[in-house]
Amino acid sequence: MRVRFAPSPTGYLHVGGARTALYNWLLARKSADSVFVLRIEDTDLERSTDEAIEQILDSLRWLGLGWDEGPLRQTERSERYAERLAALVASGDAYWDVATGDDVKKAKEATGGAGYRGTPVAEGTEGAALRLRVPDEGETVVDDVIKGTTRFENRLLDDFVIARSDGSPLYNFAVAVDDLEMGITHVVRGDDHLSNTPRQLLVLKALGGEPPTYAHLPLLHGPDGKPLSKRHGAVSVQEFESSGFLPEAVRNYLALLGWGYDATTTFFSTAELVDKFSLERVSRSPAVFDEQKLRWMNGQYLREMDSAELAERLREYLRANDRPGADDPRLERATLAVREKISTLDEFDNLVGFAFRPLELDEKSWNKVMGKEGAGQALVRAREALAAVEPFDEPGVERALRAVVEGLGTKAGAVFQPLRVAITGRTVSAGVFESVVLLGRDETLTRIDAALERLGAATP
RNA sequence: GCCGCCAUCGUCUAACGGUUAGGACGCGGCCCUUUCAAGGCUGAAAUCGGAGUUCGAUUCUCCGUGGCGGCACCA
Repeated sequence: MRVRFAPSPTGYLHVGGARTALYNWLLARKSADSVFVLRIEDTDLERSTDEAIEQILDSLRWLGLGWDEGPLRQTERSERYAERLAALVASGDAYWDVATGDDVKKAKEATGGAGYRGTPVAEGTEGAALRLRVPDEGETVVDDVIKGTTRFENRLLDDFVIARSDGSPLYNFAVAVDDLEMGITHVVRGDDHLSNTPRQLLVLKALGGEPPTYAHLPLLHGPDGKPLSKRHGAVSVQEFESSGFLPEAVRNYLALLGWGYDATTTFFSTAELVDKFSLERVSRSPAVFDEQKLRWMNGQYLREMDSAELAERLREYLRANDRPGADDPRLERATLAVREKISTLDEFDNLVGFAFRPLELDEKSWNKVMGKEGAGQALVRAREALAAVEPFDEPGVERALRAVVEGLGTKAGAVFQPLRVAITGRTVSAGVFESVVLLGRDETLTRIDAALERLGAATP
């Protein structure tokens, strides 16, 4: 089995493309002798820069979807196309024609929608493009694993252009040639190509090649029901990465967008996906990308992970995104403090970032908590307790602080919230005991003192 | 305009022609609770419409409606 994935070199792999890549990859990984081929559709020279291609490759690598062959660029194969083009002219399957798009449109209007048939002119005629001769009778049948059989009447199909006046090949011709010459057996791609397929089939037939197995995936839509696209809400793989999603969670989520194994299974390891995935079970209708569900699933993966490994992932993530804490010896402790709370690696910083950088006081949080009756006294007592507690670990700190609460006869929050704001600067953070221990005794006392000072100045 | 694809809770999906139409996210309620989460229990929520086939239709057929795609010397 030879499976190919053919991204456009836009420098941007979005969710839809990522899912298509994943399905291709899963299919290719099912048997040991299968080959996953990467073919770049870069006939459009404007955007197919090396940099744009490299970004696509990076996204595939991050997703863990390695390829066996390629990336092959269309632009590198011009002599192959020229040869095939010449063969089609020689056999009479293609001919030069001077008609423009407008001419074709007019001709179709005149015939009531029948396919355009051109008039051959000599090669080299000014403005002549090469068209494929489509049979007048019969039909071109697309057999699709997902969509079933679709029939296209040949008489309604235009003799379409396969090469420009300058001899450069067009997409529908180039893919067909590549699929044939690369021995591709499975083409899994977006639904939007279904109407192109008869054209590729016609080229293949003229070339004397056997068609591959086709599978056309329904497109992914946004929350508004419109197809996802670069300019319309599509999240890129790079954004998944920088937002702190795990590739394995993204793979699991993407696999489920348009495919289901049974009535209840939601979590699939990648090995299970490879084993259980099949094109036959892919849904025929479009799916809507739901980031909330991805977040939920990512959180599940995070919590499932061994804490040493999670710490390692966090370290890499913090480094890559210039967040403090990556090289701090307290990283593992901080990981333990957040692992039940975060759903993306990105959220680590919100909950424990305070321990790795100077205090940043959020005024709103301060006003909300420190204005309350007894906040100052609670802080004074907490300070005394924390200055004396031994050992300075979570159980010890908890005992000491709960004793303060009891001594004051208040609710736990009346002590914990002022303390939280004093040491983290905000009302939202990891648990207070964990936060205190993470900060360390000295820094905790220093920050409480600073808060008390500020409080004193505010309340004469 | 022509050709084509698609249609189950808000969303992702499950259901050899026979199920109280199942699960998950999200949402509501309750519990837990030092904030935020997480977790536990629990509730509401769907077969686009109309014909036909059949003892019986979410499932098969046709029509309609709606959504989407293609109809480039783009990919």
